Amino acid sequence: MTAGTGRVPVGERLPTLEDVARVAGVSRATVSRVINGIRNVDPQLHEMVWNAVGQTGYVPNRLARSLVTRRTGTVALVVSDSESHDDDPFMGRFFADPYFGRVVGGLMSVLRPAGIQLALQIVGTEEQRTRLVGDLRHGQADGVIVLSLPGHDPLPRMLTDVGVPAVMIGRPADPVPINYVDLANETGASLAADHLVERGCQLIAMISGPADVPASNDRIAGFRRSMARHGHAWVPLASGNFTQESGETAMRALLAENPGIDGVFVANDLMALGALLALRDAGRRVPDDVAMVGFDDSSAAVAASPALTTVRHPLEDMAAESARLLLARIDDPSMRISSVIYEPTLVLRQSA
Amino acid sequence: MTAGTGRVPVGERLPTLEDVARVAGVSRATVSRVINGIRNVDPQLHEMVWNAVGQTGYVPNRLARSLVTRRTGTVALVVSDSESHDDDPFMGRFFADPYFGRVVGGLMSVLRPAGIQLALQIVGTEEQRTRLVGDLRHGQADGVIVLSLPGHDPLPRMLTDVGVPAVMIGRPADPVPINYVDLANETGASLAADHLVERGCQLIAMISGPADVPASNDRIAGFRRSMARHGHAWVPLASGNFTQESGETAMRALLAENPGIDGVFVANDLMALGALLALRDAGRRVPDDVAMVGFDDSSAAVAASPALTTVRHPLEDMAAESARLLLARIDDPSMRISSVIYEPTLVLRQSA
DNA sequence: ACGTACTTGGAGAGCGCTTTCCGAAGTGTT
DNA sequence: AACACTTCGGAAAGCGCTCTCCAAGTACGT
Repeated sequence: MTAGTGRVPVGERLPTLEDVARVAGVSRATVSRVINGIRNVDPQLHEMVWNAVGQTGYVPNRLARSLVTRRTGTVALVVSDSESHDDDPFMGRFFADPYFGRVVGGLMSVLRPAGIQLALQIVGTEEQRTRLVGDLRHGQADGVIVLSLPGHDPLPRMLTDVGVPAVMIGRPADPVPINYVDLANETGASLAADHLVERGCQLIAMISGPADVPASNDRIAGFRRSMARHGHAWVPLASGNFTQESGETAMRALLAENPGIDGVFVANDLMALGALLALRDAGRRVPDDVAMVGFDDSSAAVAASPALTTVRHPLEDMAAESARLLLARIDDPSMRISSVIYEPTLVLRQSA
Repeated sequence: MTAGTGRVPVGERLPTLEDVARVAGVSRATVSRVINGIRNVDPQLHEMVWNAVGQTGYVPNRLARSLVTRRTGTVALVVSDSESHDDDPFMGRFFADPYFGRVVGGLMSVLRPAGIQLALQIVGTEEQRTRLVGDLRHGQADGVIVLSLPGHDPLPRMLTDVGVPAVMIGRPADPVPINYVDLANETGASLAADHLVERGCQLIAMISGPADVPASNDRIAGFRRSMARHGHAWVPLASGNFTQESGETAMRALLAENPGIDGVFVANDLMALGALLALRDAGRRVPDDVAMVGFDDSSAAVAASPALTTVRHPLEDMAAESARLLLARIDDPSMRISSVIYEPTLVLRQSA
């Protein structure tokens, strides 16, 4: 007769605390205490309650619990993309890039043992951002990990303004009092510069990422500084957008302007792959004619031929650390804002 | 004075429905109606309510809402890994593989416009599985997308038993009445076989994935069948585990046993990358000496040199479709169980 | 014996929201 | 003008859980 509100066609009403209490012959409160392992419960009752739980097949309702405890056991991973919109193909590219997976893997390595789940959120429009912040204030998630994307994103600021525990992976483009984990990008670029110079390269160019990404700028700055220190006052530069194609294009442009190039630092491995293609097309052998150093030490670096000498970016470790930082922050909201900077290392392979 | 229950240090109490009602001078119920766009509300009141919402900065509390509506606006993506355990490095590899990202990207392309968020769950142990199912029955998520991993996973069965809307990506290893989206793996393998034969290859081998993955078995079966049809009764076979290294090893083994190999079908691009390396080491040119066809058309295929001729696996589309299927299922739980099989296509590049 | 201090379990008040149930007002019909 | 019928807004009952009170029970000191 009942029309059936029906999200579960089979499943009758699920047992509640109340049911368990009835079976065990105690009050709801007592069951709650037992379930949550609060002491001050007579061992005998304790056992009766657990028996009743077994009998009824009781599982606590997380939602109801969260409503009152203000804890959800969830952390949000927000990919904030202030520039593009809902159906921008950019997001597709983003997910296909190993970057995303490595971050998730690193986060999960910490979150999973802690029994915390990850909720993925992508925000593009202003409205989505406002809404996300609203939801977070309500404790939809206990905290948030923000993945920075190109552009000057207002989200970090919004988050700190309302006091939501947050940690960024990659420092914010604008100064914001937020926790973050980042890589010493300058150092990484220096490593590449030093190696290329030591190898004896005379005309060394760089293929950089987009100008509005802090990490990208840091790599450019670090590289230039180091090159200058080695007496190379000027470095031919072409920029791409971290995709393979853009790397190929950039390399061609570089080659056209400076045919004598014998060394190149590429700001990420994917672009390096493209650059490799362009070099091959131009008849240059790597590393014999042109030495190349990539950045990230992604799986692409090993896959490339020749295998890429590259700056290792310990992304998984960084993601894991950001998760730890967030968890600590959630436990102690008064914790002072901190940042952790990782030092990159150079991984030597065939390309340089 | 109040000790402060304190997850938000700054944020006072957030405005509730009650507050909005007070400001607007109506009852909670009316505000609720307006917010949820239920008709039968006087346009004038309607406006007053929205004004009050603006004034107070009210944002509905999703948790509280979900508790009563039994709808969360969340879909769980569960990566069920019945074989390995919490700290198994396997998961790290899994996330780093583009497979994961492509799936997420495809899912989000549908989920995001629908305003639904994705919660990532990894379950390994029996206990985690039970708990997940319990949470799902309580409506922690409106439905679940299951990513199948190696092994005979009990999860799909558990899910259908309790009537949770679920869709698998990749068909279940054991027959289970569950919705799924899959690829016609046999057809894909046939495509590869046909191409290699037409190209004039005489001794064609295969590098397969692990034996307990349905997709992997299908590829083997499809390849063998097609080869047999072309008169090749026997196909040298070596198996790997979908990683690049395993592909390299497998190729070496194959070469050692059958030095005359002039064609090889590799069950995924990553292994193909490894196989390429092994071939180069052995002094064989691709495609001149040995033609190679990969599988997936992942970014690795384009990155490889020579670029890989490969069977295109429309994973994003499949993931998107699975999301659509799930959403439909959630809206109409009585929907009959269905599966969607995608046809792969061969993408011609340099390697064959 | 009484008072004090501590332990233990129950009652009940919420958490913030939706939704059914009603009564009051508005509309049209004969 | 009286009736049935529809529209609209409010009161209130929960959703399932936690947790603060409070009362009763137990142990101890004087």
